[in-house]
Amino acid sequence: MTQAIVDTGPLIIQSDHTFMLETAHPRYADCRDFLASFAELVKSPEFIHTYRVTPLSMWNAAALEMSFDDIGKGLERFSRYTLPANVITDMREWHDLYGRLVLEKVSPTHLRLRVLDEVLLPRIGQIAEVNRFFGDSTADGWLIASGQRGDLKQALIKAGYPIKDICGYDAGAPLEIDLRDIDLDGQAFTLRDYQQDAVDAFYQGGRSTGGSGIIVLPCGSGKTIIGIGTAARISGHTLIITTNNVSVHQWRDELLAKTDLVADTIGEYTGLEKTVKPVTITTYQMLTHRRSKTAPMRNLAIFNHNSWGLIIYDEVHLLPAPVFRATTAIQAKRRLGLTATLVREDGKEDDVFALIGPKRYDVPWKTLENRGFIAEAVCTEYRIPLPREEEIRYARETKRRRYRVAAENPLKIELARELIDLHTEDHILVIGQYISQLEAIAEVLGHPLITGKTKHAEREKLYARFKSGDLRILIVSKVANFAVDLPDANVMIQISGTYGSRQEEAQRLGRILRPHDRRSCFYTLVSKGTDEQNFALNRQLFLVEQGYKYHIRYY
DNA sequence: TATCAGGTAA
DNA sequence: AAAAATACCTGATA
Repeated sequence: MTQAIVDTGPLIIQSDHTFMLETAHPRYADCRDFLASFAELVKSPEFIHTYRVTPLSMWNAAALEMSFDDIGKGLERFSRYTLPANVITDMREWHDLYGRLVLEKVSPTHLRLRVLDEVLLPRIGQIAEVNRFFGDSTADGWLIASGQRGDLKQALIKAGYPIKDICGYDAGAPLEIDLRDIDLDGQAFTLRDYQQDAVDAFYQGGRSTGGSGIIVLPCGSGKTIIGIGTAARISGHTLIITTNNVSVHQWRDELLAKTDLVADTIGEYTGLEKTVKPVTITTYQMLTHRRSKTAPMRNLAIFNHNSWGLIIYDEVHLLPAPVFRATTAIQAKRRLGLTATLVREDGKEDDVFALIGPKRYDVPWKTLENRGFIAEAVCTEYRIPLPREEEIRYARETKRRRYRVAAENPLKIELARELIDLHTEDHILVIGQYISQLEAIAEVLGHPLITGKTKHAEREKLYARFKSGDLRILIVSKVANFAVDLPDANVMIQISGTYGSRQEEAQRLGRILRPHDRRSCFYTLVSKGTDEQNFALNRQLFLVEQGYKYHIRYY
């Protein structure tokens, strides 16, 4: 089939639902921002970026009330050729599917699944994994026992059908929470406009479906504040689940600083202290902990311990499987997921969609950068040749072990030294994946190293010196991925990372994005022509999607 | 009572 | 597919 050239737009739409975007095109940036709202970047070599639309990406767009007309018009505007009819048809079908299946409440014990499409109705009725939840038939659907709300949604999404859930939520036990105008440090405090918008978008949602879903915002843009704002808006008992104990304390401190809650209403439920209060903060590990492989996870009972009006899932992309399972049973509670990147390398995005909810709000990183809320950053990928000896080892190793050989390229130490010398005034973090490699770097370059083994007292000492400027260079292991108390830096040198993790790359860049007067620099060091280079490409996808450009240099 | 090492889990 | 980090619990030490 030949296609007529319509104009010289930057986008080529292919019939397999992938899009190719020409990066040198003058309208590249506009088109990239347009695609970000409903497509996923899958490849980003220098000149042509490849995107993919999936049912899930279209449902998230539909849940954000993005109309298909706008998407279709945008595609026409950017497309080089006439649009392939099958792609547009599929996209429209996926988009329109969201909202065709509606779950509503009919009584305290029963819900009704309505299928607003005569063709779809019998098809849904025939899916065995789904129809086992069906009770009596109604004119356009079935009755469902209230307790099956989560299981049904999860089963349907696995079968390829998203439900729009308008059953509403338990109010939960009330608790007056008011935001302070002046925080505990005496600083004026109000929500920034986008934070307020996020709270509103979550609370109201699209018409009647609000009250559960995900808010996607970069690190450092105030996700905790949005959580607190939401808790204040709902003013009910609140359970907050986060990743580690330091983060538990940070949530508590922020709640005390920014709301009128007193210490006595806030409880921590961790290994150190187990109190359940109207506002309770706990960790994923606490919830999933068990004494032995076969013992039950007793702490999951906390979901029903209080009459929660809101449950906040911090860093929702890390939510473990058992917490998903527990979440199916509490679909009547308001649920807020917070994350910087919706992507999970384990592919459980559909469970997040079904059980926590669709995306309710996001802001592109570059928008926040332009408005000065996060720092400007220049990203550079250095490609370094493998020395002869390592080259041979690399060639000999099995596929799975050669990554490490490439990652531990000894020349990286030399380049790191040169980069450090380049930044005489900056606060620099050198981050890597392998302890032995980091120990070698610390030894050769003579800077302190923090790993998981470093005692907390020692860490805090080093953090304090780094913060005061007494110490300018710190070498860190994966501890820095989630160390909430790590002070701000403006230069990061990434020696190695966890394979292709987009999440990790975003998290690490986020480390140097606190606003400051000088520009931030992010360097990522990879061995040229190895698997590491391919993994690096995958790591960068999310940030490229967000408008970051990686400059390539050769060493 | 507090702290630390060692084992286990995911 | 493998390495590292974390947090839980228990029991010993001071």
